[in-house]
Amino acid sequence: MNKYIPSQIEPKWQKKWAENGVYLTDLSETKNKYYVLVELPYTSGDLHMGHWFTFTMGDILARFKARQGFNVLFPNGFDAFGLPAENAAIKKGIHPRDWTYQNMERMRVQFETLGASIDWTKTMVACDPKYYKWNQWIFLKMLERDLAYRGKLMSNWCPSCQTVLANENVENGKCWRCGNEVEQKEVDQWLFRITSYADRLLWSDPPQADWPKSLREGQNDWIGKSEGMEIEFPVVQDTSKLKAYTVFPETIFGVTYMVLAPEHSLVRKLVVKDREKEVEEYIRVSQKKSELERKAEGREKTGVFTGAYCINSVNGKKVPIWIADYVLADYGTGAVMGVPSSDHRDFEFARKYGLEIIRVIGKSASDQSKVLLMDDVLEEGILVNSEQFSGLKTPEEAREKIKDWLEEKGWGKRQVQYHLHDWSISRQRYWGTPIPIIYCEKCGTVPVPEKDLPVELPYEVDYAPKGKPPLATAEDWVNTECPKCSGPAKREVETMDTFVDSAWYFFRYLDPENDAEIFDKKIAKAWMPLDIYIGGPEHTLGHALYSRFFTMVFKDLGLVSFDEYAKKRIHHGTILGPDGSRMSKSRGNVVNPDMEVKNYGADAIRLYLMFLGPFDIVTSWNPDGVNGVYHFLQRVWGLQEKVTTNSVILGSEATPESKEDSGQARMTQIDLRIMHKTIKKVTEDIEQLKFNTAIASLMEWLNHLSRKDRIEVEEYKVFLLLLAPFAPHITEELWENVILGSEATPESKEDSGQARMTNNWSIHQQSWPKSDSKFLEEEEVSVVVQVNGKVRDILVIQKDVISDKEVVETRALESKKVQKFLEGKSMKKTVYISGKVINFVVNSD
RNA sequence: GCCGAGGUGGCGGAAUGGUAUACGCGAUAGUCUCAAAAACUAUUAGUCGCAAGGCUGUGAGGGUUCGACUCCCUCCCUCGGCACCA
Repeated sequence: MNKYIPSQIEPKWQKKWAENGVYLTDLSETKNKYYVLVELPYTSGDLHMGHWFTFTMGDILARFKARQGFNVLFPNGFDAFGLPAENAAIKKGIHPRDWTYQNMERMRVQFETLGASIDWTKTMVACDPKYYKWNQWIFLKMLERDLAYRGKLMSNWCPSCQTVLANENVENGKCWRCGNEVEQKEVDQWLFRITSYADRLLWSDPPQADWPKSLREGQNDWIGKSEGMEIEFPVVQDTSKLKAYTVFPETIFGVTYMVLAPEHSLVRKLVVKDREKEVEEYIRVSQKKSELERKAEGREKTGVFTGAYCINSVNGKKVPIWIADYVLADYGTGAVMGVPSSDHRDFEFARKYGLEIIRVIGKSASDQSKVLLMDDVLEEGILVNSEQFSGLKTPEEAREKIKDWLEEKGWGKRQVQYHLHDWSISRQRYWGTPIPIIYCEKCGTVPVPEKDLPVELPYEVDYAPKGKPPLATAEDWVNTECPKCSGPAKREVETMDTFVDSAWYFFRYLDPENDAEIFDKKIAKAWMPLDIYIGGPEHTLGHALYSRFFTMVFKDLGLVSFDEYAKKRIHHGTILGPDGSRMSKSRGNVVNPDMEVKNYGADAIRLYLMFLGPFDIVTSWNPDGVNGVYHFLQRVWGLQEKVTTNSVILGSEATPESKEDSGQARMTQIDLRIMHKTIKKVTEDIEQLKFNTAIASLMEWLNHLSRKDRIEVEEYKVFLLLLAPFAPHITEELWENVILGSEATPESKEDSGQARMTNNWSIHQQSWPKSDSKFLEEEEVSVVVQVNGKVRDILVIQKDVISDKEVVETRALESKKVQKFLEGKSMKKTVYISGKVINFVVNSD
């Protein structure tokens, strides 16, 4: 027997699998389909442990389901657009496309090293015009339906570079490139109207698909639906009206001031002359504040009085109008009614600036106590000082009544608000999908006609120009013809957010070469939704929301018939460095999978990652841990010496019949029970994604097999089949050497090489073993004997009397260990749970 | 602050109302060896005891139950996400 040397067998099988198309999926075969998806990797350069972890999970599921007779699709592609490629270009002078494709090539090889059963004929690469053409097509469809529009949005703006910066390019409030202070500025952007889908995107209870709770609740909070009221406050000095949004209209009698966001459109109109200077200064300072700075300040409230007043219609009260940056311009109306007695922020503000505080919610109907401390602020209770509404419980009774009344009087109207904003897709960068828009002096903004797609990204550009996006430097590309009037026109120089690429890629895997449509509807109907989608929790509010939005848009476009594209999504864990912190080059704690493969082989790495713990585990890489599973694989390898083949042992005595069941004939009841128990356990565990305990049960079986002198082919065969999804290479090698070897006659063995190749020769083409419950039953069962809940003895009881309480009780009372604890006590009762435990309850004194 | 997930041996973890610590790592002792490595065998929650055996023990405290890692309440801590959302 040869030694187990992974480096000698793994590449050999990887090549054979590829050459023989073992993992190709026939998409026209739609019966029993199973579509496994792992979030596509970004083309960062190398596969890291996280990729190994998640793709091994996907691979195990793909292999397992295929063995069970499902027609499995397990594709992969590359998220190839994005900032890092452009940063590499700026810092290292390598073109983003070259950088990306080099990385991709390396990663393709690494995926092969991992032994993943990926079907690479169904793939996509985000930076390939063949793919991003359809991003552009989607953009045009969105435009047609008014789901894409040009709007303004606050952004990080570097006045020196004259450009918008991503949050990650703002370092301590300064531009990463030039070090200048970053400002907040309103910038024109292309936006997707995801807010139109806010209600549809909300998760219901029970959920419409089996997605993680944390994701569902996170998305719902993010969408932030609130049903409140917009209330009008006439301004004293002129005829204008302030509109404030509130979800607590029942506190309307407690309004003592109004606050506007600094950016509110009426600010400059309202402010009285002698306060202009102060107000201007406040606005200037608050606009300079970046989000980071505002956070750093904590919640210290600041504001300034405008000198203007408005009227609270419900009681005719004249209230002052203030400006404060704790009010957000882009939520609600940008104006808030100040009710310091029932809102903690309003209370803080009112206390700081000495504004009036009137209690409107009390602990009882007669509660007239002063609101002096934060703890005195009440959001719920009994309304007081609220005229005809005093005495009503809020929110239960008062809220809807006041809403009705305000609407009746015409002072307010019901309004639904969302925290969710429209999705800004404009990026002033090179390495992304060009937005298919042409600006014509005569015709204005003109969409690129569908027949002219894709608008291809030009190769020659300056990636780091000052004051304009990189694409603007490709003048030959920018200057074009207007599709409408053929006059001179310029192309849009912004590119799309890369989240657009990943919002629908799983549809394209199904039909990657289609040049006529985004994907074939029939194939999509048969293969979608995904059966399982493995991804990271960090995508809860980004990718995982955008992809749901796109799917809903696709449904409205008639491309698909469902809202949710994945029946099940799971959040995988994270493999930390050996020091327990996130792996990163700067910390120097990166475990390189290539090196580990060199030392232990891919099978051991896969097995180790899966054995670490549950799929969502966040834990560190233990360099010694791999030894354990490597050792396990070596023992599996070594076991082949003990395998006795039927032909050798049975010799001439073997009749056809006896040969058939001879494998089992020499397996004892215990052997059979362990085998079938393990089949059951591994099968159930993989189904529940409990890969760690599946492996543990294989280890237990291995321990049993190791104690035996002889192992039957049947046992070894089943063992290899169960291990195959986890460790595809070693099992394939042993399958060929031991199993196929034992089944072949001397003659057929000679020329079998070719013949076997064409017809289910691989272990990864065999059926999954089935567990037979008749082997699982045991004749004896151990029953725990407890006295007052403490274990005192363990009885072995024959199966046929196990349900007879009296028999078990008698046996238990015979036990000296038990008697010792019953002596001198009086029996209160006896509890017997059949086959498990008998508990004597006695007086404890 | 809010939302979500957690807290079990020296370590990764197992057990979701019924023998707590499966499986693995590490450690200790032994076998083999000139020796080491590897491999194999045994032990390995704490504590008292020569032993038999006892007691304690799943973040802390309380509760429900014949019986709680598991269910309920209060609190502490860790991780992830979000946050001046009116």
